[in-house]
Amino acid sequence: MTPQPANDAREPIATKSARRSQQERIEQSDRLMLDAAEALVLELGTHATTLREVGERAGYSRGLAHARFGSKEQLFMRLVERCLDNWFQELRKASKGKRGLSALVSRLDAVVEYALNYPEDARVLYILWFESVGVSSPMKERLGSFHRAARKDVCDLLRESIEENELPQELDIDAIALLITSTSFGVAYQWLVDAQSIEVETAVASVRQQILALLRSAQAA
Amino acid sequence: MTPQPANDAREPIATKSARRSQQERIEQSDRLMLDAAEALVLELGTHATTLREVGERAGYSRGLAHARFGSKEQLFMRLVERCLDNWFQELRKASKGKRGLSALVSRLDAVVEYALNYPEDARVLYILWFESVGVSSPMKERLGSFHRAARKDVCDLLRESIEENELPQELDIDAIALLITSTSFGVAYQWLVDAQSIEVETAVASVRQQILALLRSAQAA
DNA sequence: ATGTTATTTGTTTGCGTCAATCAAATAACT
DNA sequence: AGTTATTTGATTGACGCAAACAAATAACAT
Repeated sequence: MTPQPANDAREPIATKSARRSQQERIEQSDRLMLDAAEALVLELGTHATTLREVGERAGYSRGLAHARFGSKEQLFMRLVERCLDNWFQELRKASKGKRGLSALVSRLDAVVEYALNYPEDARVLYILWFESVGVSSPMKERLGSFHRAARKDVCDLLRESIEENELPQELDIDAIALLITSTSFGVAYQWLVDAQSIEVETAVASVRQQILALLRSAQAA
Repeated sequence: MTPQPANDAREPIATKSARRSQQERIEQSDRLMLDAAEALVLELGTHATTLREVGERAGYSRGLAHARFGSKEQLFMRLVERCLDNWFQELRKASKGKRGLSALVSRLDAVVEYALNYPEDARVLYILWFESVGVSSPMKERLGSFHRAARKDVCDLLRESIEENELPQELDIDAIALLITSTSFGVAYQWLVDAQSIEVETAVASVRQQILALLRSAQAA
């Protein structure tokens, strides 16, 4: 697909150098526009972000963002997927080779790692998600499926922990999974709303501690 | 508040009956427009809700909503305050005459009561709040202050419980308050996103149970 | 009737969307 | 290879619609 004559050395901004293939052209404009969209959402939120500004800030015309993505909504969907790539990568890294309770704890830590390693991505992801709760749309669908998947993952880890006798049989798995996922998003929400009075790192740390205490107490019972 | 001359049998649309005072006129159009806005936000979200539709659905012209509220943002602020009136009322009712741990539990139950007694209000309130996390605005300010107040209230109740020896001294009050408020909002969020797979009543009930377990385990320690 | 205030209507500005067009890259042909 | 045809990326202009503001009209007050 890319019979490149090994000439161009990966320049960040529109190079006027040699001939680029169509694929390179599109990859570059895609990336630049998604970067611009990310910056704009951070600055202004989804409401005030316009396709015009996305295109122009990326160094193109006002019309390209629409021509490429089709609509504002679809642009945001693409942006969400790009942000999720890093999230899932972080998640895999954190739970690598772990099982049961240990994997569950790592999962909580991955949230912090993600927020620290990709702060803009994290913020943008949460903003895009929170700001789409009202509309019924592909974005909301995506969001719902993400949550269901997250709850299911946590359930599986809890079940695994029970099988390995790390936790007692009687545990209400679904309830605890809901508690854990809700709390993660609740903290993220308060962090977005009131960044000054919430410090993600310590907040998640203490939440983690509380949840562990809860599980340990179940263990003791 | 509405000394209506017992003439109109709860008409949904602006009655053209007898003479009303200016104050009554305003109160009626205010109420009708806020009702319309609430319905529209539920149907379409904040993005697709237009001031034009708010005015026209309330039985007025396209321009009245803007003339009255000044902007879409301010209309939504008014709507939030109206929804909050019912919330605070529910909260007072629930914690009436209670103290300490008992008041804390009632506070959690009030969330459910509110969602059951004023389902539209609850949904709209959460939608308006979630959908404003991205913009820096009066709405976000209001939201932040609400969260700070909620955390502070919970802290106070926890402190009260400790003073009355319902809970041990060593409890990390701030951490638990954050956990509790985060969880409430996290559940609300998942409920909005994926109403089918989350049932508020049972969800909050189980969360309540988990939190009580946590506090009890602290008690035991 | 006259003043005041609620409500409507006219107008401007800016965004999302689409169609038409230009320009660059790839494919086809000689 | 060199030239032409076709595809595809990118720009520009136009239309509909909503937010916002101002001026006009209708409803109420005294």
